[in-house]
Amino acid sequence: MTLPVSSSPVWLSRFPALAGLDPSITLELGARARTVALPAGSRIFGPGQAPDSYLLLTAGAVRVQQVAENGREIVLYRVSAGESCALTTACLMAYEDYLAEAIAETDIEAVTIARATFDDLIARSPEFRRFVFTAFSTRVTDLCRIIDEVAFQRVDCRLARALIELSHGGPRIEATQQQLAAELGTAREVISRMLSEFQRRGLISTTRGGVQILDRPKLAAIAADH
Amino acid sequence: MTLPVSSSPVWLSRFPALAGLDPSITLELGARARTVALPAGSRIFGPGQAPDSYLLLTAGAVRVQQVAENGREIVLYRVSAGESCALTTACLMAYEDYLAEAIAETDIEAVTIARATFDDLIARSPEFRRFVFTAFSTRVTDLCRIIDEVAFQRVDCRLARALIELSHGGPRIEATQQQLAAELGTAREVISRMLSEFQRRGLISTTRGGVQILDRPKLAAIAADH
DNA sequence: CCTCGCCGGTGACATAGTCACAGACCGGCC
DNA sequence: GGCCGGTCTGTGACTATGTCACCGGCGAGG
Repeated sequence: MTLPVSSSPVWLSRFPALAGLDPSITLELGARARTVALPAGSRIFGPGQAPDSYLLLTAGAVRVQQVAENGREIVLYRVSAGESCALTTACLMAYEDYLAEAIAETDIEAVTIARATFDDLIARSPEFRRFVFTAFSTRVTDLCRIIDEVAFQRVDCRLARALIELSHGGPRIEATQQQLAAELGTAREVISRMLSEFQRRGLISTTRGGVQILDRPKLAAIAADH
Repeated sequence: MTLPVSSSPVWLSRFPALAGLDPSITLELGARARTVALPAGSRIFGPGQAPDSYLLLTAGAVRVQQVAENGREIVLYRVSAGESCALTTACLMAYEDYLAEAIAETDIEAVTIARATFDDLIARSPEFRRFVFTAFSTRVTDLCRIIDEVAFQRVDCRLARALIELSHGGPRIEATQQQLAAELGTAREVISRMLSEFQRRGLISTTRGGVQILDRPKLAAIAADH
């Protein structure tokens, strides 16, 4: 009672979008892919640290952010288990001086696919192509949304949205004001004042290193305000 | 004395990056590609106007910009002859509600490649893959630079940079203050005041619908100031 | 218990965006 | 020429956001 030698690698089940792959492709993936594990806080890539392979995240979450010369930061998007770093990978492969960096927000596990294998999969598998291009356009859409927010939207709305987003449905956010500022690409002092104002209105309460949501509906109303 | 039937299409010479294509690929391109011409000002695609094919620009220039709900605009990047709209095309194919739009800045000529042909070319030609992925990463890098500028840089530096960029080396820019504001994603009044200040310092002179550069070195210094 | 860093609060000021409005300029038209 | 409507530009007053300087509180590790 043995499993067939050519069974799909276990990690492939984490990627529903890759479910329809041809057996010969899954075989190649099983043979060529390597799994890696990194602890929370690891810098996966960034300026001066270009990746040499394509990454598929099987567990954990990665934050991709941009750092300005003056030290201010802004979060571009997050990669969760079942998604790929397609965008950043491609850009970093092409441009050494790219400003973005990817940080593991939790302990993570990922599958790496060498550049040549990636190219071969793109050539051979329509499903893999679709997966990669979909990942690309999702990320690009995210970037365009960031541009819209930074250029045209009020910081209080964006903060309310970020609080709701980061709370994951729970009542509490674990993040310093500095981290919230980096989330929005603004300054810590601005966050400090806005959290005070939200608190004065009874929407939240603040503690060192955290925010408690008290009135989610009103906060959501501000978030939706534009 | 006849040319071979399978000769490369003439337009292909506009794309140096596609010079090394396999003859069977250039043959397919010649057979499947269709050329289109559009006058300056045409909207090539945008919200509610999704493209159904991949575009290669053979002549002219296209501006890709994003429009906010409140009517403010920001230019994301420009596509010149010899480049492709890869990014916007991909995103628009995937997302109907995408906010960006592409406008012909001059009369343009382009080659269109149907989605199925595009997919086939990606599968068959390593050079075509490289071309497409390079175009993607160039655009993504552009978007990230926009985010950096909007979130972290002073408007006067950005305006100085835009003036130098839009002057194409000449002394004069033909653009209303409204257009300059759209270039940077800011408000017209801001541009008005900054141009006044530049003028007061003798860097430029302004006329209705245009700006004359008087002291390019000093303007460049402001542009580089960060 | 003390010190060093990080964290958060705040006043004063600089920069940028919004709103309302007015005058200048331009082309078409009589 | 002179009128007219639309566009372009300038500006004052105000709001929103970012910067700088500084302070006190907190907490981990000597």
